[in-house]
Amino acid sequence: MGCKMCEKPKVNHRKGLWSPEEDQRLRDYILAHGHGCWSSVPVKAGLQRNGKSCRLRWINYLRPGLKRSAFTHEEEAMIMKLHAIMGNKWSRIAMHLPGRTDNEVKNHWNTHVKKKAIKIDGSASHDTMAKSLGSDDQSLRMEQFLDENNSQILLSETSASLESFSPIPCQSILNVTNHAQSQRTPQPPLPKVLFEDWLPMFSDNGGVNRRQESTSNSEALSPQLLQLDMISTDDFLHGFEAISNSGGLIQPQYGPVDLVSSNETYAGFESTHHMFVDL
DNA sequence: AAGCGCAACAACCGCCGCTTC
DNA sequence: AGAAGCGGCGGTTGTTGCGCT
Repeated sequence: MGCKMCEKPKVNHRKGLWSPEEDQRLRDYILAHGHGCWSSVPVKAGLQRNGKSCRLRWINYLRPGLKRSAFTHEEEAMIMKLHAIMGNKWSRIAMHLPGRTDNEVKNHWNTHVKKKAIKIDGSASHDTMAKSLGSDDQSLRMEQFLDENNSQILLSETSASLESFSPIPCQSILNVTNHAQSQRTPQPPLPKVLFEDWLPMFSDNGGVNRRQESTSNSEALSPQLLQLDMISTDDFLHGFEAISNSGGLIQPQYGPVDLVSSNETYAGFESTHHMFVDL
């Protein structure tokens, strides 16, 4: 069953493009309270949308940390390579591209990269690879292998431009609180919106969503590329203005995390674990 | 200036697996 | 054990903007 919080009257849900006011409402609400149960979000935020729509809007557009800039050549190359291995597993591909969403990657693929991929090597991308790999299981293993090796293979094969960014093991970059470990011992729940959702970008066990975690440990994507060096400070901070704008305070239930200054915020991320607040 | 076609992006839909009761 | 609800994913459709005629 769903959560009890989700009991709601039947609403005629609005569809179509989001207005700035709706964005603001959703952003304000989630920054203040976290999303919790998505289906209750629109009710509580005073939106005539369904929960899915809110979730999608947040994930694809409003969530802090998203890059809104054009895809770089490096990112395109990465997409092509990963697509050759994984196929249309957009969410997994997106995990390797900090600040990018699956929808963004998917759209970009369909409009830009697909053509290039076809041009470059005909069907050498997914179709051929998929056949040679034989099964999802094998491609999964390949993916794991790549992850375990920090995708060095991918990168070494890629164009010279790619050589400019070498994936640094995330531990060395981030000294992140080991979320996987912390999950083993009872911990206060993370403020979902600000932190848990970002874990794919920062956490040690990479972009493992709950489903993946629950299905198979072997699926766990170990330290993702986490090429934070690819993210300019500006990109990285994109969206944090929202936090600043909304007063910069996470509501009491999540502890007094002052995010007023984006510099502080970023500094906070550099030392990361400040974000995981024990109450 | 208007109409058309195309590309790019945003959002919806349907399905699936998981969790909870 | 089974039903119901949720979150997440991938495919598809809708909308918008821009360039060309």
